[in-house]
Amino acid sequence: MIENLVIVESPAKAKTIERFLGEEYTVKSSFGHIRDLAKKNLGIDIDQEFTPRYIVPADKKKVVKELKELAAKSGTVWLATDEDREGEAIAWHLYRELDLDKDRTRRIVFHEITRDAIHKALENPRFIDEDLVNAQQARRILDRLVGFELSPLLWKKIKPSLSAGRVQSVAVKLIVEKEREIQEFTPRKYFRVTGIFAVPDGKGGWNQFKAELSKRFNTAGEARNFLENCKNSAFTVKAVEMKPISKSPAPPFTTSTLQQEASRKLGFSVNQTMSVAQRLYESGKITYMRTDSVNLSSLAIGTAAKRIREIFGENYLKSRNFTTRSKGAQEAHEAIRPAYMDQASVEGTRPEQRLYELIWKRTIASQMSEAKLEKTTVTIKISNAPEHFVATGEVLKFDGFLKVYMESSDEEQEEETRGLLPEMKVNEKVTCEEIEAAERSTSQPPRYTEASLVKKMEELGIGRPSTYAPTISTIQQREYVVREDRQGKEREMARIVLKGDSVSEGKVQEKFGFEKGKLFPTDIGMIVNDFLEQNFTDIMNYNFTATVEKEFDEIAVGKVDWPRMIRDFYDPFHAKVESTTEQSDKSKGEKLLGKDSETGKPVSVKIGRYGPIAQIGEAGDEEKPRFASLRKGQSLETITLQEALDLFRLPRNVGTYENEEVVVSTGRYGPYVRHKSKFYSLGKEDDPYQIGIERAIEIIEEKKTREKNRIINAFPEEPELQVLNGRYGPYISFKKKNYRIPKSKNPAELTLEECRQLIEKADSRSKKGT
DNA sequence: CAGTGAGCGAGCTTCCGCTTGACTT
Repeated sequence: MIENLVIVESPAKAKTIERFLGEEYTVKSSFGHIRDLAKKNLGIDIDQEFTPRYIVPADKKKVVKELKELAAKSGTVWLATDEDREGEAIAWHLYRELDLDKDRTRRIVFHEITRDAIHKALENPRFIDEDLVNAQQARRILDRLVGFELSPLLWKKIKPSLSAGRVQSVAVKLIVEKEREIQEFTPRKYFRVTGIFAVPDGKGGWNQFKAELSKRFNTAGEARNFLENCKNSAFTVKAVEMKPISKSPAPPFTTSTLQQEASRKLGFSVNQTMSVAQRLYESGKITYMRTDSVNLSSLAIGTAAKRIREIFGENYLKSRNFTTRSKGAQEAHEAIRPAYMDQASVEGTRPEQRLYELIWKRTIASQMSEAKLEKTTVTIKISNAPEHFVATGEVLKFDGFLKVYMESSDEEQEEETRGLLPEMKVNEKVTCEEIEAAERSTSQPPRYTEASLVKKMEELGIGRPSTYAPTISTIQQREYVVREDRQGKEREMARIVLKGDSVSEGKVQEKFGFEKGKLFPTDIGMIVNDFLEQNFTDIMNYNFTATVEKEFDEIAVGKVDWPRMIRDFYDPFHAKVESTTEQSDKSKGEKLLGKDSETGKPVSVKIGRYGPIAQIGEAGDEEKPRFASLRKGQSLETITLQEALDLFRLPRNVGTYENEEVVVSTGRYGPYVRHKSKFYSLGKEDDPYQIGIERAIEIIEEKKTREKNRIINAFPEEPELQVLNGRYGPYISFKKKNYRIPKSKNPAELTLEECRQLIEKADSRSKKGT
């Protein structure tokens, strides 16, 4: 017999709460949702008012069985899941699935995991809010209908195994639209003029400072004219303006801002951030990491204040509580913060330590005073020109929170950090040492990184803290989007300089366009996007989620009947799915590029069975059409006729070696050399269109030596067992399976008996696991 | 691992949100 059974969602949370409660309480966790819609036949009876058919998924059977047994012998069951739509639904599913008795069941909620909050919650129980549950059911059913009707449509019209959904399809759309914006972008060149000036320092020397011209010039001619005018000009201070500025700290972390800052400051992927945070959470070092709240418990604010006083003094303290402004926030938890504010660092792996420190600094900084700066702006008049120079200086008067934490930004900083300006008075003469007009180019819009995509999705209210990372994985798994680096290119920029009495012109090499870890749409991504946009405009609208969320809110307060809402959505949606199934053609992104000058046949590109291909000729022709796969980095949208024709220059016969032909071509796994019916992959730096016989032979010979070194040891009495050298070091290969060799053993000296023992040990281990 | 892209058909794929392991290379 158990007096009280408390059920929460997370086992780590259960452990913490158990510590706060007496022996008469048993705390268990449900591990999230315990039931879901069946996968067969949508899991919804469309004709019966959309009645959902819920089942317990295989991996949840065990938890449900255990909880059910415990509940049966408990006096009171406390459903303490999160206070949001999903949490309410979990409580309701538990109530139903565990066959709980209404009189012995209580629903409680708390936003922070402190002894006080939990006891207060226990004193104020309520019952399950059916309206809120209905809002969740409507959300779940709508997502299922959209996903399970659109995806099969894509299988028919584009390619099997594709997927579409309220969240993922819009995430892909953001990336596709950004790419097209970049394609249409034409850079504009301009000249930015900066000058180096000086004023006497009063001790016989000079104080230098930099200033920028108020105007930018469009052409080299205008810039040159301006510099010529400056030659005999006098420069005087026209105005000196001083303005105090204060900067406030950013709020503590939510899932989204943690992902962004960990990406910018630590170079973590969104997935990496979440798994490191998960480990910190499980070991009790931070609060829950999937949250949209910037709220801190009063306990946390109190201990942070104490800590700030101790380290920095009273001056640096300013306690604040932040309010959340992001769309659709449900605020079931606190912000992400250290569990113990007085611990500035923790033990653990290097990534764990770094992420923890980031969280500690951000949280502490959020409770510190503003930074005070003084900004000085000096305007300099030019006697022979109507424009003027502007110099700005910033002096930090009080560092405040900057002592601990400085938020990063996605935009690249062009300005060098501005320092102090020398003292100047109005009408004072300044000496011009040098003026430079440097050619610049407007830059294209930046592509999304994983983290900046999450930021955008949060702004649009699309997705939840628990789904940002999985969604980004999904759209990459479906190959709608790839994460890639792009090498920078070089360009020549003009530079015109006035120094002394002479104006000189030169060129400067400049690197641009380097991108790391950016998201690019694939051809399939664009085709699927265009297909959905054309036929399901409303679902693809950035406001779709926001609009349905409003309706879910109405359901949650009992103003709207959920089957009614779903019916209003479903009928026109389903009709559109049906009509699109019948009417629209297969969408393969086919595009005619022009004619092949040799044969006069049409050259086109499209998505083939194995990816994007170029094609010469047509299917009905007497002669079968010729096909060639597009290369990495090429896309249906941007490939030119010439680039497409070049693809047909492969395979190339580059010469002979050991009396056999050497052929270079490209296949399913990239470019290769073929010799004596064996294949040799080309290196990254080799161009299959350029490569000659010498390099081809080199590649062949390199691989042969590697092969020779591959076999470390073999046993005549057991031909299926070999000790080999692989990509990850030496290993044992036996019956197509690979086995590790412990570091303590020398692979070359392993006996057959030792190998057999290692294999047996590994096999018995893996059996135990399954 | 590697030159594919005809056409048919069986059987499979798929959503979003809540949560942790269990897998190895």
